Amino acid sequence: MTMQVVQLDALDARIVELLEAEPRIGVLEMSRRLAVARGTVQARLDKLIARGAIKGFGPEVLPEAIGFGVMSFVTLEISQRYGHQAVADHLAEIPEVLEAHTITGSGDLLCRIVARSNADLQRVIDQIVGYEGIVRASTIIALAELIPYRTLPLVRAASGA
Amino acid sequence: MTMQVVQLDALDARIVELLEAEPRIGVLEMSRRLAVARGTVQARLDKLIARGAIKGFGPEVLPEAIGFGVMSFVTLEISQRYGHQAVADHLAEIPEVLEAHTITGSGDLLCRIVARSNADLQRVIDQIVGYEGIVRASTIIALAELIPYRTLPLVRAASGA
DNA sequence: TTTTCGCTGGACACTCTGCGCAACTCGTAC
DNA sequence: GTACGAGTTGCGCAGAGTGTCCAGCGAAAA
Repeated sequence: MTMQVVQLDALDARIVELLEAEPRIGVLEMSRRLAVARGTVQARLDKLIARGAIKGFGPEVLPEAIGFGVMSFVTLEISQRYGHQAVADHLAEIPEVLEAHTITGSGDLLCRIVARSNADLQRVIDQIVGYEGIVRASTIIALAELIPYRTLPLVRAASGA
Repeated sequence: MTMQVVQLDALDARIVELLEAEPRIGVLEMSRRLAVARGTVQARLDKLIARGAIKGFGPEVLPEAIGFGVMSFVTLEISQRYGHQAVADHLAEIPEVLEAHTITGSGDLLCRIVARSNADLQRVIDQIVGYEGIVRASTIIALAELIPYRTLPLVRAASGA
């Protein structure tokens, strides 16, 4: 079930760009900056959201700012007898697990985990491997964030800019 | 330089939760739902943003919705003669590199990369390893997203809920 | 040529925001 | 006990933005 792909043009990209830079900006101000009619910006934005290119405008919570200063990537190997879904359900109950993917290669799952400290990370990992469906965990700690998560360059590239 | 930690309470968590669920909701409506004064919600929100717990309300772009359906994690090993920063600068110029971290363990860098297809991923990786500061790359392709990126459970946990 | 589609510019009523204010409650320091 | 500061409340105001119409217009498709 491949997701429908939205082809963006330059205006779409500039809208996203503006919103990324100044999220509280509002449709009217955007239309002024981009020198197009308000209705146009509104229509484009509605289209982007309707097609799923933009998911929403939720608050971006920074884990390190609320006490979770340690970030790590953990590769999990799971027992064949347990399905991926069962393990996912287990992981979903642990708040420190921010995301999880099934992957190719030596491991089975890759997940992003935060913790309050290195010692706290041990606690979280113990909680993860405490589940019998998980055979072993391999932990990689992120030391520094060289490139914080971003999508702007991608949007520009996709719009042909 | 440890970031200042913000201690959240239950009201903070409920505000974040509401915003996450309905981003376009507005302060007034939030105050109604939470049965507190508008000024209170406004003050809390300002505080959360000022202290850095919430970064902003930028649009969340879904790479797969704009044509980048392949997601991967690439571990890079870099030459000692080149600094991390030089490599980061190189990576930053590639739009498909969504984030990058320095890490512990066998590799030096871990980055998240998207591409339009598996063949396209090859192109991106070639572009990455084309830089002489990078010795080798090890690619892991994400097959399925078991847990999409989330921070809500973390916020609840941090607020003592 | 005619139709369709997207953009424009304008209008309307409605709602929200930013801001300030006086009053109240609470924990703490004196 | 009393005073203080911080946080919350409820209120009001002016300004601005939003959602939603509409008619006109040009370009591209039929």
